[in-house]
Amino acid sequence: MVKKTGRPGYLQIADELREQIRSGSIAPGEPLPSTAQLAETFGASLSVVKMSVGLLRNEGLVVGQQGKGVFVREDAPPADDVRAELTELRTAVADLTRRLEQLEASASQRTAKS
Amino acid sequence: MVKKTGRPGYLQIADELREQIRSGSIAPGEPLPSTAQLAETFGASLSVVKMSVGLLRNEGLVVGQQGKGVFVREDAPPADDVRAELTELRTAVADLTRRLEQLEASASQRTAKS
DNA sequence: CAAGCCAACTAGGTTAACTATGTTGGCAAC
DNA sequence: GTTGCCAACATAGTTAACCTAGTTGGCTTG
Repeated sequence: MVKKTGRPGYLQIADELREQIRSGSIAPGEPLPSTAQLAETFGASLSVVKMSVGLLRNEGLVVGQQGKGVFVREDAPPADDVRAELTELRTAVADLTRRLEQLEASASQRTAKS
Repeated sequence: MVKKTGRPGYLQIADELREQIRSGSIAPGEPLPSTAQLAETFGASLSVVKMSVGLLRNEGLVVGQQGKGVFVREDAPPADDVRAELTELRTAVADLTRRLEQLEASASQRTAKS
């Protein structure tokens, strides 16, 4: 489910799917749930789900087959793996930075008020 | 300009921008044209331009600054011992995440109390 | 002159609607 | 039984609209 953490929904969903793939919860060769199903289970609109899947597709984690579904890639290319992990870490760091800045802002507000 | 080659427009535009960055036509630290300008010069809609820029952003080639523009990243050089740095970053991110979650939890407690 | 407001720009996120295209299963017609 | 059609569902791409939010520059007001 998409949480209201300020992190965009399409990134949250992409993270979740990435995690399910990495953990083997969705095995290589297996299809992801359909976009409609994902939209329902995540409580999001079709658009954001499509954006999320598009991200994974761009990262090479999954391949889409028109009319059939989106399947987890069988081969785990190490070079690409590094690349995917890099983008993952990069977004994670960006997320942490943002959250920290929010905390710092509210903290300074509290200080100034008192 | 977007051609009718079957390759999606948002990929064509991303390719073009990537090329301009790689060639130095848009130097590091410099901003890309605004999305509105890009849409006009490429003869595309705002939506596809935003998708293209989103791709580059995801790749880490550029960073967006709300209200100002999208800027080419200053640092391009990839490190050699990528793997080691990756594990180091992974543990650092995990640590930061844990600490931040603790902070956020106590912060929300304070909010609820007041 | 200085402060503050405001309009015009910027990126970013979300949603909805439409089109194109491929796959699959069932059903009717022959 | 086989063929062919067709409805339902799938991904994929595009566009438009609306909203949030940050930045900047100019103008007005005190």
